[in-house]
Amino acid sequence: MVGVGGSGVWVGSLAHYLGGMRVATWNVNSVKQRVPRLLPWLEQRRPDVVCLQETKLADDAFAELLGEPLAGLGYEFAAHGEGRWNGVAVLSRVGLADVVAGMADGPGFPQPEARVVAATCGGVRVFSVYVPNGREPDSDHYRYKLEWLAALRDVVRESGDQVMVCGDVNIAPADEDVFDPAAYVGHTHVTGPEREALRQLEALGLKDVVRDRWPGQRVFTYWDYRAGMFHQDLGMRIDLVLASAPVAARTKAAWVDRHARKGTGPSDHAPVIVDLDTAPDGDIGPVVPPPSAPRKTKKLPQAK
DNA sequence: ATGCCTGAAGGGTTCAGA
Repeated sequence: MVGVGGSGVWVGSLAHYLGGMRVATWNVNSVKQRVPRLLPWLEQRRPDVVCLQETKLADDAFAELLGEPLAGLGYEFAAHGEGRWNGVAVLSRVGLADVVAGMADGPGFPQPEARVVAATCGGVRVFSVYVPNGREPDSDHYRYKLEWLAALRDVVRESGDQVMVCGDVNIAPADEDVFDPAAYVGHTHVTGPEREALRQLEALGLKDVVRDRWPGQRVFTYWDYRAGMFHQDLGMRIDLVLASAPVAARTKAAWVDRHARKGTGPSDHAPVIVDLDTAPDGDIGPVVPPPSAPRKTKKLPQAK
């Protein structure tokens, strides 16, 4: 479902918007529980596009809960949820076109689940993804995870050259992306087939913009709620922003918003934030005014 | 304890998460 916030004057006209924009992804672990954290965070960080995962809310309930506050902040949204588990969404204030929920040929468990929604925002085809957990290596759910990733790759392959795949991929791309590789031996998120499936997705030409920005650094996006894992920085990097080369080349900043993991009632994941510069001259499409421009034209008093 | 927290559904507990 698609909701319309703000005046909506940019809808459609921003299909080729290539100005600077801030894109974020956040597994909120229940958007209903996270409202007291999400709304202030939107006001503080002011992302132009937000990919949410684990909304755990049906679409009508999402609209009921967030429709008004999001409109007040200038966001349109596309929510794809199922009530109890899973659920993804895209929020945008730089246009929200050609929304597609789910994957037509994607696998289910056994039925299709709400794990991906795509929309074109500011000239970029944005995918908000929540990759299946996998539960145990070689389990049915693990095989479902690998099949789901292959289906995602097939969809992304057909999505043009301005692409971002953002979300909780439930895979630590390399050993440096977990606090203790030895602790994960025999567990999901680090196995060879999972990492290979992720590599196959990236082989379409997608760049892991946070790792590229912070090579060799300790960067995590998820910390277990238990045993003070966050405060000891014992986490994993499983929430990624993957961008096609023309988009990745515009990266001005890429970081994990650890502040959002602190304090009262946080998600167990932190948001990932990526700032894109204006597209270089000569790139596709007309460049229209940035989203910070007034949304409504106010009639000024005319001198007589 | 091997799920140490957190959330959802639904019911007085169980499943899921990574």
